[in-house]
Amino acid sequence: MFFLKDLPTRNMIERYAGRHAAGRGGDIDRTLTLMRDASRLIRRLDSFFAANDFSQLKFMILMVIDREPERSALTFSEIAFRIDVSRPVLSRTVSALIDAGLLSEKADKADGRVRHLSISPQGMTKLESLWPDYFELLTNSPEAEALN
Amino acid sequence: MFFLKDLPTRNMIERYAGRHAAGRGGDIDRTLTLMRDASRLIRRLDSFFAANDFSQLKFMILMVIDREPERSALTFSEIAFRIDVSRPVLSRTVSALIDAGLLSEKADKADGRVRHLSISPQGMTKLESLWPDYFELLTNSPEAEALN
DNA sequence: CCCCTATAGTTATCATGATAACTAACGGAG
DNA sequence: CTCCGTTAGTTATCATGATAACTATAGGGG
Repeated sequence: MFFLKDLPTRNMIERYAGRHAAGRGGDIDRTLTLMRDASRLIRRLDSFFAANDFSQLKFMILMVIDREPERSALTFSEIAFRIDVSRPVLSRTVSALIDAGLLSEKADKADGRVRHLSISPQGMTKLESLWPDYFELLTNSPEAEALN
Repeated sequence: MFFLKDLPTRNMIERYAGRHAAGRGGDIDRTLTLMRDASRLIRRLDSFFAANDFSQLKFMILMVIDREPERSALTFSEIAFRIDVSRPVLSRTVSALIDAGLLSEKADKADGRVRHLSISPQGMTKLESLWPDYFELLTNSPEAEALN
């Protein structure tokens, strides 16, 4: 997301919002500020992942499999339930991770439709290589500080 | 942006972050929550604008011209300075607004490169038709409330 | 006047999100 | 066993963001 560099002023909000949001200028200003600052942090993270030939979605797919305490693999649908993204995008991205050798796939014995997906050793290495900078950005980047 | 439905737990954050962010689990959790909630509100707004055959960027372009107190037109570059979006995207979107009759364009008398852009009457009608629901979403939608 | 750098904006290409419509496999009702 | 609705996942297409490389105009120094 792009965003306005200078947010609408309180005056402007009151003028525009008029009767629709009378007296809520402060709320609106706060909401717009949060959206803008969050957008900037998201963009910063996107650019970090892109610089590492990765993406936030790829990272999250590995993370939701890795974080499952008792499981070494999740099905496509289980991943879809955990990440708020459309299935076609997930499908495309999972395929890319398999092609890149970061995920491995096994067919289900009982149900021919189901894909069981687990993290390959290379995938684990990739995930671990990204954690430190990811947390650094979430805690110490200017974008993260603006948001807090 | 998509996002995790269930954020990483504090425990998990501490486990992953390890020495890189020891003790900052609470900060990370707060940052992730803000990003997720802001993403959802942005998605809600995107879908509102899409349902009205518009987009957040188109809306903001009209808004930055409209909000300029002493001016009826801004140049392409002036708009670019006010909105945090890449120039090619702005160029494409301004052209679409002109094609749709919502912006009008005048050449500069002195500088052949410069485009002066003003809101057409139809553009003003469009802008005004969107304000009420826009503010409603920013103040009263579930997504806005989650963010605050 | 001509060249050179800077400024204004566009074109080409790609990345990553969405929805609609599809294929394939499953599993229960008759 | 076949039909039919459901579930799992994919394909096709589009929207909207980005960067790199481009064209065109301006304007100053020689």
